[in-house]
Amino acid sequence: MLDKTYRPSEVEPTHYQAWEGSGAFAADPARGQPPYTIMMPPPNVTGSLHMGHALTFTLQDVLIRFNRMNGRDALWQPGTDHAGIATQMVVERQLEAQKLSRHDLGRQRFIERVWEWKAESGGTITRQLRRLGASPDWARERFTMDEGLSAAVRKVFVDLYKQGLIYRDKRLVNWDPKLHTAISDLEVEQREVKGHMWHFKYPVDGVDDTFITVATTRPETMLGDTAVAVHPEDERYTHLVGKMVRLPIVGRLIPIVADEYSDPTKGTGAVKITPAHDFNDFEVGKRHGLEMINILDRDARLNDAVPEAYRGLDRYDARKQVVAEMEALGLLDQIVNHVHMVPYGDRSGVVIEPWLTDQWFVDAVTLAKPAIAAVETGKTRFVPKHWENTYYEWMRNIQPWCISRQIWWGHQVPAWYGPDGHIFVELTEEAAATAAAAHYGKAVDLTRDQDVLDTWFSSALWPFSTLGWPEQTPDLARYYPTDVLVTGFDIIFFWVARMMMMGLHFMGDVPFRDIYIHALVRDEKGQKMSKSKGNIIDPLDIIDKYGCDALRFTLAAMAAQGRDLKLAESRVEGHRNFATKLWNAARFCQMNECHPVAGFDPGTVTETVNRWIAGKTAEVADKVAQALEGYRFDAAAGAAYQFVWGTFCDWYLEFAKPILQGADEGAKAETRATAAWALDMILHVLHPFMPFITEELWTQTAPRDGALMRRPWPSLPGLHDAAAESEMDWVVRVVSTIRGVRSEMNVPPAAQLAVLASGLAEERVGWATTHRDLILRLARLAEFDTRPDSNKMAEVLQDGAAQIVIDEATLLMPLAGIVDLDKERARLEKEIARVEGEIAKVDRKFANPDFVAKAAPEVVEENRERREEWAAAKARLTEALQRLSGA
RNA sequence: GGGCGGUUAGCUCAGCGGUAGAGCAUCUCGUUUACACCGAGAGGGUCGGGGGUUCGAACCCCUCACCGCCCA
Repeated sequence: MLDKTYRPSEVEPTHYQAWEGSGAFAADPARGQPPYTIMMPPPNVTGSLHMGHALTFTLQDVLIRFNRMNGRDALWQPGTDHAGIATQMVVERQLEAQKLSRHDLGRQRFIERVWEWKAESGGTITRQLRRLGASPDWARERFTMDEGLSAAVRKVFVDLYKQGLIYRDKRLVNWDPKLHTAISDLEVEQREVKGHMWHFKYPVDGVDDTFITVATTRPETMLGDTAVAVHPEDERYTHLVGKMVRLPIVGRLIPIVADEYSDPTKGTGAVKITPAHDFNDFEVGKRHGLEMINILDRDARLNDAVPEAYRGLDRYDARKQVVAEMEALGLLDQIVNHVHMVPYGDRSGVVIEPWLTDQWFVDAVTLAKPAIAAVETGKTRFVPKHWENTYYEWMRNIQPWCISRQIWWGHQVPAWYGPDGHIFVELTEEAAATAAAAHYGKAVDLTRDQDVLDTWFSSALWPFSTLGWPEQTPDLARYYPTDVLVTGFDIIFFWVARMMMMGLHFMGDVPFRDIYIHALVRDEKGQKMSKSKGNIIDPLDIIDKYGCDALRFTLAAMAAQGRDLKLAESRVEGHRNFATKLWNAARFCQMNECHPVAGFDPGTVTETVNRWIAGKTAEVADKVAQALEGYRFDAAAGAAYQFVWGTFCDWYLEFAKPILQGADEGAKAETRATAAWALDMILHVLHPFMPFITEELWTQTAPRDGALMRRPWPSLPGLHDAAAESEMDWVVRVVSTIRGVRSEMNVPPAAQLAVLASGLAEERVGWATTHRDLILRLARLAEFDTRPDSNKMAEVLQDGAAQIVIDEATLLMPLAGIVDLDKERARLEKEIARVEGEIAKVDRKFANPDFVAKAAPEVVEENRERREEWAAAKARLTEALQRLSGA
């Protein structure tokens, strides 16, 4: 016998271990089913499970489990990425605690330390994923620093280099002065900061008492100015263009140039140009052939290119000193408060400097073209579709991708330098040596490039590197392209776009057919969860408290397309209650000996209730499947919830009670078998969302051949039964209406009334007879007389009764001693008013001649029928009211 | 400044051209042997404002307002 309540924590680990241990998660190409593949976005190896993970992995697991049941060879490829900067920072912090830096260890020893860290702590997130019930093919787990994946990285780098799509260049990059590395545009966060705009007067050379005033938010950069720019059509300055300015403090002569970058409507219309420290100025500098003076070192301290008094100063100290000196010189015009955007490193949190260095770049412009076309032509489809705009926007304005990082943990760039700096890019050191020997005509010493590659460079290869590429493996042929990528919009740029570029370039096909973009999980007030706000809901706490299935079901039910999830704990609680409800329904079945019958065919049942539930069960299985195929997780979960609670528990099991407790052994046996079958089907349908409780009930309710998770998805054609449906709908309507009136008239729940039904259509007299027991039970009646004689009716009416109109019939509910005549009159009047409102609504349509002329005939017909029904109801209610007044 | 999304019951959200819905919360009633993590019932909405298209608009179009996100 099942326990009284479901206790998730006692069964979750057991089932998970059984599934994993039995190989139930593994893809199985040998079974010959069509593949269904999802590449798990590899979480950071430093990561731990947060609510965003819980959402994305729940949705992926729902899809994987559903498709696995639905006859596909499901491959969910798991793994983690090496998170270059983040991981290096973690290990450096550990070293710091021992008063060591990575430089004390040296590169090789440090990398060994990182691997040691990974062995100890790198499995956190994958352990947590197991608690979520995720069912990826763990045996295939990959790590971006694995040998195989590293080989893929080297191959891609070398090929792209030889194709001219990777190159080394001296350009301005985003320099992180704390981490001492370049980072990509995407790793820079623009933050709004309250700062100042300083207006400096630069004296025009050779013209006494003439100044040109420039405004800057970064005074210290003036030490690297090499021009002043004005707009070519700005008449205030045309006479000055071509003249020189004597740069204060420095004393350098710099030109005034005309360039459209300068906006005449902003500030003074003249801007200082510091090509080595500003992305826009860099472009201006290139257009005018300006000198690029780098004034900062790797720590963002001023270097030897500035006057001696400034050398070695931190950038902010230098700022103060520049402002003070300009003021002393009388060249500080004004200071204006100013709100502007300042770039911060997303990992280090310090202000990023545009800095001129040699770095490796990917020609993203070229690689983006086929990736744009693939979405335009529908080879890859965004769901919801509007996300393709975000993708296009970025792809069409894409910049060269800086892929080199000045850190140690990552894939070291496979480039070697000869004695004269000549670059040899090869798969191995030996190949580079060979190439160098051929180039120089003799063996030479080579030094390897010290940089490593951006982590996203390796993640971009994930859809094919994990399948064995560059080897042409059978897995690669079978599982690429994958079916769907499920991810959040925040990494469309970081990852999705780059996988598209790399997949198309190296595999000649898109990496995935669909890209399902889900929303963000927020707290119940709609705020982003963050440590600093302290509003984080930890999915593991929720799992402990309510069970994994409740969390999963909640996330799926709330995953409506295009809207963020505001997660309130009460929602999880509600779905925990749903799990308990299911549990108790199963318990009821068990107590009533509803055991699955071998070879049971729901198409052969004869009892109306059983034909009805068989049809409804088939319907919900289809509904859920269809919703999932359209990525409508909310609709799928909603349909299942509604069916299980609102149909199976609330009505079918109640309908079954009189039969199960009755004397008709044939009906009883059939109902037991049907109930057990319907419950089994429910377990199937719910399994992708609630894998644990369904598996537990599957094992506890009958001896089974194998795990529920490997069962086929229910395909139940031909069970829909319209006749049974209208019959049971009528019963529901009768019961609900009587209950409503009882409650409204304050009839004590214990009172068993004898209801008289007059005017019933012949067919419905039959229905009432068939379902007599359950109408009596559910409406709490002593009698439901379908052929009352008129004397009795008059008598009942005389003693006081409520009159209830249901379709063509009027029910008399005797309320002698209970009924309050005024109250019953008021009830009927209210009912009449409601019906009149409905009639008026339909009449308004018919009052418009165009409605009949132009609306679809079936709509007109439907309205006509509706009007007739309401009118008939009104007539019966009016009669009832007259009877009451006559009494 | 550009783009995208949102605005429906007290709260969280479905519905996206033809009779306004769910869950939670609220109120009333309930010791009916599956379930109080429950059951029965009830109240609660001029679907952000304005305009248009249409026989018909919560739904399509335009516009405005406010909120959120992304990119400059």
